[in-house]
Amino acid sequence: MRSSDNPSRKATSFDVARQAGVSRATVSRTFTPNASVSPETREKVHKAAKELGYRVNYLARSLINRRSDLVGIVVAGMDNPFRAQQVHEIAKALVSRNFRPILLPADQGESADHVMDQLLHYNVSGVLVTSDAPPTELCREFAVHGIPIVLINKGDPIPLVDRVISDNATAGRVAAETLVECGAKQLAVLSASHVSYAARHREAAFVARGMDLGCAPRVVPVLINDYQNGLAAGRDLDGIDGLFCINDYMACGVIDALRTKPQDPKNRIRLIGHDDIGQAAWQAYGLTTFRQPCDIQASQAIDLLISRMADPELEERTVLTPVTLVRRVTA
Amino acid sequence: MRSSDNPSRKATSFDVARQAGVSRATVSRTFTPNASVSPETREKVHKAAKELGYRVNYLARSLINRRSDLVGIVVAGMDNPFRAQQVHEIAKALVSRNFRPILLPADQGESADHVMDQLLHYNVSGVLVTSDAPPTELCREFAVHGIPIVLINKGDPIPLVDRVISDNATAGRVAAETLVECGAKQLAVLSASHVSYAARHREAAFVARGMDLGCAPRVVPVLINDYQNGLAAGRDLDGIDGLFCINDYMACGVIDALRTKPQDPKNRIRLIGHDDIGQAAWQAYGLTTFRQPCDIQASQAIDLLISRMADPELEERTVLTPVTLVRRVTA
DNA sequence: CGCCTCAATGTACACGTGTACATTGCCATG
DNA sequence: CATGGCAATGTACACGTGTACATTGAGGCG
Repeated sequence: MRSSDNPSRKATSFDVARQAGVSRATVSRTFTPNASVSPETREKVHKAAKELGYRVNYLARSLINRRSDLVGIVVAGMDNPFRAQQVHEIAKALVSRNFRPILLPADQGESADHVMDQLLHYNVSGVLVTSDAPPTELCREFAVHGIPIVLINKGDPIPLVDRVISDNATAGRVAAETLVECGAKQLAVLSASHVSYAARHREAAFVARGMDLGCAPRVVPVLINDYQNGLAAGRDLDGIDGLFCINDYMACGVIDALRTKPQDPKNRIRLIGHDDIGQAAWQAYGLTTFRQPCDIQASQAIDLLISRMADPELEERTVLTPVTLVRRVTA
Repeated sequence: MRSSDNPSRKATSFDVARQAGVSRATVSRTFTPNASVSPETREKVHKAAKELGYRVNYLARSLINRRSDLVGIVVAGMDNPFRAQQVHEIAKALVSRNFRPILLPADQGESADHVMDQLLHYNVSGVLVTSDAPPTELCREFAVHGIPIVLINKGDPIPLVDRVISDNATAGRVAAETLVECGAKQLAVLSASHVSYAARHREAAFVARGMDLGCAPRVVPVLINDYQNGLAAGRDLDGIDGLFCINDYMACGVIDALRTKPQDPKNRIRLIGHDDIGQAAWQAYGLTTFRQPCDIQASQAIDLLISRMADPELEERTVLTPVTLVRRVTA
């Protein structure tokens, strides 16, 4: 009389076994792929399970399986529409592969340590990080426990930590080339490179290629890569006719600033962003930008997770995802 | 020799007990509030735990505690910036109260049943729903298991299901009044009322108040409340000088459509949106709109969850959260 | 000193599940 | 018919934890 017939308690495999007239092990086997159960008993068990509203308790299962199929998503800066889309795609991809995403917002700037620590209590099967990269120390602790971490477009190499990174070098290079093709001569790049790995690399590639082409770009630093900083920077911009914004979120601010500024029509500023957020395609912006394939990145990240779950000792890997230039009206 | 000294396995309370020279029960008590442990043993246990990198396994604990502190978030339409913000606020609020949000994207239109079914396997402590309301059938199944569901701004009353809803009636009423105050005479409301509970109620209140004021509003139906539909509808708009958009996401589309349209300057369209998404404050839009306090809604929703966890038999409740009109340039 | 109280700790069971091992019975093959 | 193989099922243990109950010992009080 372990599980009583108290209807408010969830039915257990014990209850189903009794109802179906089989042993508990057989019930368990019925819900385990590739287990040996005769068709008619399987039928009986399914019927009993349905009647009792039984569901396998994955948390109990995780104890013996040693895998919870929970995967942490650590994210900061969800006000950036690109981040929101990224989270959405990652969550969808995880669910479609039978993982459950457990969402951990890390306030921007603030360290994600405390939040990631919680994940260790939940026996997560892995962690996807799109906020700032966690400190090496913490990463090693995860590695010791055999919990894979994948960084998405963040951070320099860390031992045993895989990364999916966008092709920032190509983006920076093509941005410079495209702006020059459009006739720009005075290049600049807008980026908060100290807070973002991606920004650093896009900026560097842009500057390098710009110099190759004979137009040494000016680097305009900002505090954060957001709309407000784009707006403010856009107002101060001067003597520039080709601008690369490290992301679209900021580029929208720049466009809004330029809109209210007296423009020299024969010398308007060409503008290129990055991410292809929804707003870039809005009629008010028509922003030329680089599309990052969020869905593919998510999918790749999960592939990395899975393969490292199988073999935690793997050398760390880096997957490069391509960017494609989407030309609209700003360049 | 249950837990061997295999370093790749996580340390268990057993290991900590051995290291600290106490029983396993004492270790458990050390990590349980209000349990009786002498200060010096507590110290010993903490030391041993730190050395071994021990963390309580919440999943194992949930078996005996009957509460996992996992809370499901079911959400659809994350492309709408308001939804993204909502998810962010909910996740933050949950984490700050020591719950873990498990994010379940429900593809818009598609039923969330399958996705919510998964939650039953994870013994969630509750579910927050911001997508379409789940069918009564499914809700009752959750109720039977004592799992609280809270709907946020969605759905008509369901037995035993609490709701947090925005003051849609006031929004609709004040929208009509404000537009008329601004001098509008030909009112209209843009809304996909068949897919959204909130839209239905805002629309109804707007129409009712408009008629009171002697300007019977025209109802312009759309398929979905998104940017694209706003854009398309905005192009066809005619003979209108005061428009209430059921949400900002759509209103941005309308503004973009109007921007490229030949405007009659002495009779421009006054426009009011709803949600106060980030873009509403962008310079390109300056949208007058109603602010929904996401953070308060999230907090209230969790309060409802907690109180119903304590007493699942409670009569269903509805919490109304206020809206405040934010006046910018469109009205 | 004898007795009672109470804080501190250990023992043992429960939570719901997967699976190694043993057992059963059927069927084919010699 | 005897035997071996194999599918199907049951038994028993393990996963990591919380806690009721029993036990111990120290201290207060008559």
